[in-house]
Amino acid sequence: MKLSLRGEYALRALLVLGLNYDRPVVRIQTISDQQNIPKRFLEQILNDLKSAGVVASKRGVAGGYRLARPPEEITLATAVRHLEGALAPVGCVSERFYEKCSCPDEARCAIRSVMKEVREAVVKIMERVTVAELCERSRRLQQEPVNPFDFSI
Amino acid sequence: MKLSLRGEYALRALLVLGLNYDRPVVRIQTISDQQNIPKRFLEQILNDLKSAGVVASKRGVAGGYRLARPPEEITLATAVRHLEGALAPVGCVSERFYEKCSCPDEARCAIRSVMKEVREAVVKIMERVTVAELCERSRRLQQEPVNPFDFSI
DNA sequence: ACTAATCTACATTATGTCAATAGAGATATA
DNA sequence: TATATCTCTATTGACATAATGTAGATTAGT
Repeated sequence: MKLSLRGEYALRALLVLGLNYDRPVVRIQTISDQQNIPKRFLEQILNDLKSAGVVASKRGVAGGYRLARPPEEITLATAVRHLEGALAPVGCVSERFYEKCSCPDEARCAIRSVMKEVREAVVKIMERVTVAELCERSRRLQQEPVNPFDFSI
Repeated sequence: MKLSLRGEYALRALLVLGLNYDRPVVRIQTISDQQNIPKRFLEQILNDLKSAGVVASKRGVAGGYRLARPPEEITLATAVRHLEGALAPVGCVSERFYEKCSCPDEARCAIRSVMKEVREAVVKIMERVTVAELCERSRRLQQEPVNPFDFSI
């Protein structure tokens, strides 16, 4: 049920790009330093995000990456789906990455009906939260003191 | 964000054992046939579930597996956690399988706050749904005609 | 035009997990 | 005692993940 490091790095990179949306570009090195992400690995990930139309790049000396669209228009679901595929816990309940199940009767499968609920719950959050929202949360968290009992929801 | 086949097979096996809770045991071969699960692989999975205290086994000629506890007391969360580990999408929001993140400030991480929500949503479902509930759903789905537009939630 | 900083592209590797298979062994019923 | 079943350890092949290596292309500033 886990997101890969690849996916996590992507989200962290998008957050940095979102926070610097006013600048022309941000260097890979800068993101790598800020977020403790291996630079060469990050290159690949940003390249993926570029082919997904989420970020754009500028080459050369003053080069780097920026968001290809306004932060409000980029959802976490979009990014993760491009990098990892399905958000659904099993292929047989995925809308975009459907895979047939080996179970005897998919249409009447009780497990599938539960997994559909899980999928809906995850998608609901991931499609609602945009990079802009991520930036807002980040700014808010920077200002507030850290709750010693952590910030439970 | 996916459940492994291992986890999926486990849930399907638990459903069969739940539906046959009145019988002394169910043979591996029977579960394997009904659910199209490779028998030798299923052995391992059931053995895992046994060491988790979820199922019990009886050896010998009339041997097989049965639920170790009433179906009402076995949640999907329990089973999946024993087989796969965390339900959380990233280690830094997992309660039982916490792993430190490489991000600069975990306590003020915006991504983490979103992932906490995702975790809560998944856990809420997986901890509420028991094997008994799975059986009820299964019986209900067997009776109802299949909706040609599928059964969306 | 030169240079240095940057992105781009393709190849390679190390590691680990997943899914399954193999084979010998233990146990209990008839 | 025979046989059907579970038990246990080991091994395998395929695949994905997480990088690392090397060379090349582009651009800004000089």
